[in-house]
Amino acid sequence: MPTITVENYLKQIYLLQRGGELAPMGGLAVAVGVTPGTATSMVKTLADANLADYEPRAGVRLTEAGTRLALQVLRRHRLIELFLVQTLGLDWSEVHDEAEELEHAISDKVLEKIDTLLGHPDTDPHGDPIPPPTGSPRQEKLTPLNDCAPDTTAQIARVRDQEPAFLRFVDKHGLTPGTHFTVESQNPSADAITVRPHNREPVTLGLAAAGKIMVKVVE
Amino acid sequence: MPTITVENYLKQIYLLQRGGELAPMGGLAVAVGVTPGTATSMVKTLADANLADYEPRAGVRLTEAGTRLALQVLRRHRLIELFLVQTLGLDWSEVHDEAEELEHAISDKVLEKIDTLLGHPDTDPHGDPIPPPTGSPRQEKLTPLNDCAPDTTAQIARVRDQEPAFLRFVDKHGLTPGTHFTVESQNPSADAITVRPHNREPVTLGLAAAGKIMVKVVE
DNA sequence: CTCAGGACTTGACATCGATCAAACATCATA
DNA sequence: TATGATGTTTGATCGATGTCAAGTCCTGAG
Repeated sequence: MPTITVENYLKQIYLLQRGGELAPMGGLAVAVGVTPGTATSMVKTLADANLADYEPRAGVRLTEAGTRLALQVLRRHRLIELFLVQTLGLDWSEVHDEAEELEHAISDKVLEKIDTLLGHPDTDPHGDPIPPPTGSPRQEKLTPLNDCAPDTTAQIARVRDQEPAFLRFVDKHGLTPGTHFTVESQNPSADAITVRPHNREPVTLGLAAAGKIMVKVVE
Repeated sequence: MPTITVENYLKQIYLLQRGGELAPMGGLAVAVGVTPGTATSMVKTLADANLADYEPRAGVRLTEAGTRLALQVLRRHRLIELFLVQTLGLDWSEVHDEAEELEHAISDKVLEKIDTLLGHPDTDPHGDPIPPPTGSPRQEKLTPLNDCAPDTTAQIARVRDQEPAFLRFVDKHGLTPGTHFTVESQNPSADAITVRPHNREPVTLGLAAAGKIMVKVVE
């Protein structure tokens, strides 16, 4: 059984690896909230335990075993988030931090009860895919909102930020996962995009913020 | 914020103090599962933090502050147990160990949501009182089942053992908290007592086992 | 009243996960 | 190509929690 610290490293490495092959050490240190030196020595420990491959001055990559553990942690995290929102009625802006703690304490037995209670969902409140008990989560091809041309109609799929303030903003303007909307205008010079969620007032947001929102374009 | 280890020590000292003034060091070491030396040094640490008063070779007693923390831990533990049974449908024989982990990970916010969801209950599935958010739990005067004379009619109030095997036995014979029953016979020489839960077959159990079941005598 | 054995304490030390400061490597660019 | 910004590694060290073994205290049997 990995320690809480190890679980956190594995999870963060997994998330940093998305896209790139190697997770950079610097990013990892920031992600787990430790100094670079700590990250280096911990990653060496992970490598000794065959959970990761470490390439000095290049980065770190999870092994098969490490990936499996990371996905289990992610599954716990995301199921807990959904549970907190759906069953206990917490606000989606605050569940991330709660889940961060609970994901290390919950047993498989309880987790599967929750999974059943929720009807085996496949995404959490932020639209992030919930990995299945074994194997990898399915990957959908999503488009960042800032890449959407005017008049595009699409559906919000995923909000990639856990900042409570941002999440509250998103919620307030109805841009939560599942919402359909149309792009009213897109202006790179102004660094802004305006979208109109169906049945809502239009919202304008900066392209940086829009980049954190992933959408599924409606054909 | 006390560490998980400290929370466990406080909780165990609180439970050991019940009845006696001082919790014995030996019992504490066994309860938290460490060697006596570890318990001694940890208790000194607690004393330094003003959470306990330590009397060498006599025992340890919680201070006001220590008691407050211990009750919070107990409240978390017992609410979680009830939640696991009522909401997630786990068996009461297995929730103790689960709660043992979760009690250190759950936030006040989530806990109060659970409390509300459960309708502010005042006992857990084992009949143990759930301490209120602040202050002490009410103490009811209960009688151990082995002290009940034949023909006594009473109600099971509390089962003071967390052993899954014992709890399953109790459950199987319908001796769960809330059940009314009548004592059919009591035989100290045979070290046995036979009780008949209403609407159930009679059960015979040893006096030691009966001593772990607390009942409220019906006037 | 004594003293042996069990209970408890002490002190030396191990391990884990973290820190910090300083040495070091890499790379883009002036 | 030299240089500085940036990122990485090393090594000393810390605090929390634990072990173990030796020493001390207390109690009850003789």
